[in-house]
Amino acid sequence: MTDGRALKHVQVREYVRSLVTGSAPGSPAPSERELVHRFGVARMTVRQAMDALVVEGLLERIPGRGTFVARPRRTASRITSFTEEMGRRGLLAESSTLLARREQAGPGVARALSLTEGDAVIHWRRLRRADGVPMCLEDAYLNEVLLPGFLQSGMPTSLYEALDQRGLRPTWAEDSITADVPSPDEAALLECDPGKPVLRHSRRAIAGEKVIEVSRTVYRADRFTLWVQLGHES
Amino acid sequence: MTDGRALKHVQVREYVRSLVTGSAPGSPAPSERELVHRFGVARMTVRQAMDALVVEGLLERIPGRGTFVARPRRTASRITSFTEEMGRRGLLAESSTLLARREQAGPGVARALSLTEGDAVIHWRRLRRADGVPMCLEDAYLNEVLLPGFLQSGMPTSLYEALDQRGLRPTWAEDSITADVPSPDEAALLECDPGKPVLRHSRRAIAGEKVIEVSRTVYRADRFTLWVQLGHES
DNA sequence: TAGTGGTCTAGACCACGAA
DNA sequence: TCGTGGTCTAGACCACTAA
Repeated sequence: MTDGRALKHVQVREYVRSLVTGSAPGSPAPSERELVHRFGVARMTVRQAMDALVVEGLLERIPGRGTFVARPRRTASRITSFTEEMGRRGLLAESSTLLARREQAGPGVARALSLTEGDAVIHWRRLRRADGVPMCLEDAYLNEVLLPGFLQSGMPTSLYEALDQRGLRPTWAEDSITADVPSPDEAALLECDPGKPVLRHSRRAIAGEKVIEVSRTVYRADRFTLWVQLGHES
Repeated sequence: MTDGRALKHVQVREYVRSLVTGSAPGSPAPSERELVHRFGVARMTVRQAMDALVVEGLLERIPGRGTFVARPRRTASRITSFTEEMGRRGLLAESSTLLARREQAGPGVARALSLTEGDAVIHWRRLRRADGVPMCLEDAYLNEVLLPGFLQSGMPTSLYEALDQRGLRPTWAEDSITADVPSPDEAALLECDPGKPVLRHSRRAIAGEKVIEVSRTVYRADRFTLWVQLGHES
C-alpha cells in the first residue's frame, strides 16, 4: 500500500512483491482468498495482480497447493561487458580515451548505423586496461543526431549508462565474433606480438527501431575470453 | 473452434490466433465485445484469451483504439548453429563423424557436465565442412545416463533434433569464445596453417536443471564468423 | 457520440492436493 | 473434508480515441 491513489491490482501486486522479495524460493505467497479479505477486493482483482508477478517470473502457481516464490529464472541473455568481465576476475577495469570527435561516416559505419555516407557520427576510441595491462582497443561509433551535445558534455565513464540517461538504452544487440591477427597499429597499442591471435568483436546495439551504437573491439586473445549466456526459443 | 471439449478461453484464443497469423502487423484483431457475442462468453473470458496472445507477443493492445497484430518481436537470443550459418551463405553443410563412443569423463568434462570423474559420457567428434571445405572440428560430450541407447540408435543428423525427441531440448546455454592457434592435430584435420588464428567456442547446454551437452569447437577463423543476437534485460 | 480497452465486482463450480 | 488455484459469469464505470 505504497500509494492510496494507485490502482487496486497494483496495490495488491506491490504488497505481494514486497512480501516476497527476499523470500526463499518455494516459500508460500499469500493465498488469493486471503488477499481478497485483506484488501477487500474481488478475486479477479487479486488474480490480475498475481498474474503479473507470475509472468514476471517472481511467483509460481501450483494448482491445488498454492502460490509460491519461484526459483529465480536465469538472467536474460547477454554478453558480458568489459567492465563486468574484469570485475568477475577481480581486476580493475580502466579506460583511456584515445579519440573522441565528430566525423563523417564512412561506408561501413554508415551502413551499420543505417545512415548515409558522410552523415555526422561520433567516433570514440578507447584503450581498455585491466590492472594496467592493455586488454582491448574499442572503436565506438554513435549516431550524432540521436545524441546532441554528447561530445561537449564530457565523455562518460560508462557508455551504456550515458545512453540510459538519454532514454536510449539498447534492448537488442547483434554481435559478430571472429579471430584474426592484429594490425601493426593494434599490436603496438595492445603491446602484443603481431603474429599472435586476437578476438574481433563487432556490435550493433539497437534501441527500439534505432541503431544507437556500432562498435568494433579487438581483444588480446591470450588475456581475454568472451562469455555469452543464451536463452533459447520456446 | 478446433475442439468442442476445449476450455472456452482456449477456444477463443485459438480462434483469434488463426485469424491473426499471417495478417500484417498493425491489422486489427476482433474487438473484445465482438468475440463476446460470437462465442457467447463473458468478457473476462475473452480477456483471458487475448491476454495470453499479448504476453506471447502476437497481439498488442492500444487503449481507446483496439487490439492489433503486433509487429513480430525479434527472435530470441541465440548463437547461430553451424548448419544455419552455412545455409545463410548458401553453402551445403556436411558433417563426418570421426568418433562416437562411450568414454569415462575426464576432470574437465566431468566438471562441465556436473558429473564425477570416470562417469560414462558419450564423446562425439565431428569434422564439419561447407561445400567440401573443412570449417570446424567439434567435440561434443553428452551425459550418457540421460541418453540411454543413444550410440546404438545410430548418430542423428542434428544433435539438437535428437535431444528434442527425447524431451531434452536445451533451454539455456553458456558459451565462451576465444581466439587461439590450432594444435598440430587440429591444423591437420582443418587443413590449415598451424600459425593461423582459430576461434574456440565452448558451450554448456542446459535443459531444466540438467547439463545435457558440453561441446568444444574449433573454427578456422579465415572462413568462419560467429553471430550472436542478444536481447538485453528490461 | 460511439466504440475501445482498463479496471472491478460478487458471486459460482470445478479439479486437485493434503490431511 | 477443506483449502487451493483454474475457470467463468453478467454485469458495471472509467479514460481514451476517432468520427
